[in-house]
Amino acid sequence: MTATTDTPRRLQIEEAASELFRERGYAATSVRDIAQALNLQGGSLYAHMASKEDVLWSIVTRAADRFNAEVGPIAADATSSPVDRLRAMIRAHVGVVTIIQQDAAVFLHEWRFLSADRRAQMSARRDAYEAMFRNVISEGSVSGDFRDVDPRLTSMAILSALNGIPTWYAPDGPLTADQIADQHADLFLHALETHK
Amino acid sequence: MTATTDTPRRLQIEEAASELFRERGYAATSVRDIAQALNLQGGSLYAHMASKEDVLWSIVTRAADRFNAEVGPIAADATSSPVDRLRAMIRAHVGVVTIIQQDAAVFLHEWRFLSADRRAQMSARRDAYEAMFRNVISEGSVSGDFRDVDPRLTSMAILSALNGIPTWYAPDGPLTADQIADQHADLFLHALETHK
DNA sequence: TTGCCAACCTAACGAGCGTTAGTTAGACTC
DNA sequence: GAGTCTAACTAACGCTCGTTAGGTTGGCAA
Repeated sequence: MTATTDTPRRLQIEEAASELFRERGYAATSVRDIAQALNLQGGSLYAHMASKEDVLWSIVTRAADRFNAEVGPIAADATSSPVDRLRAMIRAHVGVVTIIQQDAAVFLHEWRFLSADRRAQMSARRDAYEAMFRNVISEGSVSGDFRDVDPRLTSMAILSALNGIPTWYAPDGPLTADQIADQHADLFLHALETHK
Repeated sequence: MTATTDTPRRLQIEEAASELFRERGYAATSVRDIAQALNLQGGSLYAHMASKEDVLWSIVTRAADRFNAEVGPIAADATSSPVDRLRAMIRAHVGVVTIIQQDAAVFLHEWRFLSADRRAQMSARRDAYEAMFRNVISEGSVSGDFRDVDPRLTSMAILSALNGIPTWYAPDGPLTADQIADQHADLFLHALETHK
């Protein structure tokens, strides 16, 4: 009942849970389902976790950390233009949703099953993350690098499009992750291009 | 136990269920929760419905019907250009997600809790719906009205962006539904514009 | 060889689940 | 006023849920 994190067994549990949460949803996945995926009994999991929600929290924070680690530094780079920065941010975000597709899907869809305070923490992190996109668009609009658009609506449109990728992307599909990243970047940079 | 549909009480149940399914998710909403919202006992609902899943099915099919009714005729209008058609399709789709925001959100997020055969029916309908967007983009790419883009990726990007709207749209927010519709149409038509 | 400890097991807890059966109260019909 | 219909009720069904307690095992350290 020590609920240690970071042991190999704990990581196995998180991976199995992530897969099940993804395909059935958190609420519809039982602790016994997760255990069965590892050839264990339900109660045995509690040697490695404090609660079912704890496992969700691990998956969700790990995914959130990854997004911040990959996209954050790009957004903070004041030396590059809004165009270059947004392009790199989109590519990095697509990189994350394709590389950790499963965890990303859980992060995006199951975070609302966290307890109230953890949910609030995640909301705050999401807001801050979305603000990075909003700000680069805002900056580009002001500087004339982009068309004059509503930064909030536009950032939500971009992020919604990118966050939809895990639902249809297949690693063995016709498009590589890089192609998907590039085409999304192209699509939205064209959308924001000043013209004539 | 007749499970009649279309009575006023049944519609009340569906509306209460839609609200709860939206905010808690289908699996995390109990029949007793729905009943409580109507000041009834759990078992009483079974005079008006055959099962909990039945109510979800009603909500989901009604929403799907609405999307088809609004967007289908536009997509089928061969007399208008791909540009005009896609613009009208985007506007109509946004119209639906804002007008029946709650049902649309349930439709988009909870359809996977349907039974296997109903889920398959819905998958087929979704595929057909997405094909309408794919086809107009494909047609515009071939005719030269649009840039040369991947129709599948682009249609998924557009629909993901539009389907994200119910998660952030507030009827009393700074943007009206029409403004949101117009700006999304502008955004994606710029994205597809042939240039220079 | 002994003792320990992590990892697992079995068994059960109280609670809640979707659903059903039987009943009751009140309003219409003849 | 008797009979019927409707919409609700109460109570329970079998089952699953997350979680806990206590017991068993096997390998490592002393």
